[in-house]
Amino acid sequence: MLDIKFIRTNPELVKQAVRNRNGNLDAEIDRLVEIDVKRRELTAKTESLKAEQNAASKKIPQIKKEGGDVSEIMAQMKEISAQIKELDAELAEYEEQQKQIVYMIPNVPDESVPVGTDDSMNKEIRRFGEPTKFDYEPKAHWDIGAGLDILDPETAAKVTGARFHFYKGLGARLERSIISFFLNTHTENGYTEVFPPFMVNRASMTGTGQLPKFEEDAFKLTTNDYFLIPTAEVPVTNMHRDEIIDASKLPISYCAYSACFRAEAGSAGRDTRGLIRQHQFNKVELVKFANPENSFEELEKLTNDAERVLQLLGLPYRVVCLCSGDLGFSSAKTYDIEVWMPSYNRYVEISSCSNFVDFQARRAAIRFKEQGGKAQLVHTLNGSGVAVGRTVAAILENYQNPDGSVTIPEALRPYMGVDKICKR
RNA sequence: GGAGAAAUACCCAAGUGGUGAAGGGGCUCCCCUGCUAAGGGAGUAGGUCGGUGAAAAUCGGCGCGAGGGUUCAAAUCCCUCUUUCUCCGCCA
Repeated sequence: MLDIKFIRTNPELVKQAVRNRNGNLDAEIDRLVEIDVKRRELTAKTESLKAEQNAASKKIPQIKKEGGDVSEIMAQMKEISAQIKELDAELAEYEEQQKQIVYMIPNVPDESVPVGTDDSMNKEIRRFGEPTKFDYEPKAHWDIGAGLDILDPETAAKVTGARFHFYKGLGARLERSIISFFLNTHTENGYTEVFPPFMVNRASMTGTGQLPKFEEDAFKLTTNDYFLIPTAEVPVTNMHRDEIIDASKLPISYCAYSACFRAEAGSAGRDTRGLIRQHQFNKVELVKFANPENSFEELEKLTNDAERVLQLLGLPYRVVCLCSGDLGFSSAKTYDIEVWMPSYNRYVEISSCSNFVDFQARRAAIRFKEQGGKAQLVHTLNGSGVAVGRTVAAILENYQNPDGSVTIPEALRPYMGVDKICKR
């Protein structure tokens, strides 16, 4: 969330930022500023009454000790106590209203983010490799997977439902190999591997910004107030919730494998075939906690670290800087890494690397402190390093052979133990 | 899932209704002392919200696991929840 002090001193800037994201919260922001004034008035009133009450609480035992009569002052205090109760209730209501509006306001895009309405206005930053060329008609990964008997959505549909997959044989092994390859690469590159819980509580979902606005996108347990994680970002970022980190420890870099669960509400009919859009998929996530001084440099590094695994796999990709209208709710700046997907005949998102600046840190109360200094909010960053299912899809399609087999990229052969997946 | 116990600061820990939340360890600074050890003194509740102020400051609210309640007044009494520990049950 944004700082209420920032909003009240820059309401027009915040309104414009929301408009640049194709939203409009002008009325809400005006109301927020009004509520904030009332809230502070009321706070001053109730606090001065409480100060009076505290003073009396010190006097009463003193008077009693001296044998004086306290019945009059107690009667007065009873009245003040009732007033405080009333004002506190009113104050709580304003605070609740304020919170509701503040939680609806997205992050302010960084100045370097291009203003634009949709993904057509994203800015391409760089490319690696060239789109793969075929001298025959290449197949889509779902057809390759079916042909090799390594991907089986039909059985998953019977066992569970739509948007789930069974991987079989070398397909399952490929998925597992990629996870290990990603984690090993990032670990060698200075990230600390963590294996998080796949369910989190409401406070964690709120801390990283999935709640309260996007509750319908998540799978919620009926037995607990727990949610299946949509990404490892949620448990890993919340590791340091309500903590003050020693400044010398920054930046903290984690990599984490997790299954990810998404309801995909509102995307019915899109990407219904193959591995691109599933309710459950695997992902290796990179998470950083950085000093605000250099968080944007850390974003560049994190993006490069995510790109590295695609380079080692020899998959063609490009990096785009998302425009304001395409930016995620909590993000100040995002680079998407898009891998070449022959069946789509275009680049498809395989990683999203974001700097949230202090937006998540404020919600989750993640701070750091220099020796003798004041506690300040950290900047949080994360990026996929990278999505595993989409990597399988990209490998199957980009490394396919005319006979229906798929060559295993060099980097994965030690994990796979074979250099090709052939029809059995 | 059942029964019991606990949660106070960086750590240990006292405090069962009333004026400033003891004490110790550690840490920081100072004194003393050939060095070290020992000793003496001071500081050590961070943080957060609000008021005044250009600022430095300064005043106040909150804070004893979390949230409610009782009371003029709650670390202390009551209720709900969370976590940890011990025992029992179940279990990969």
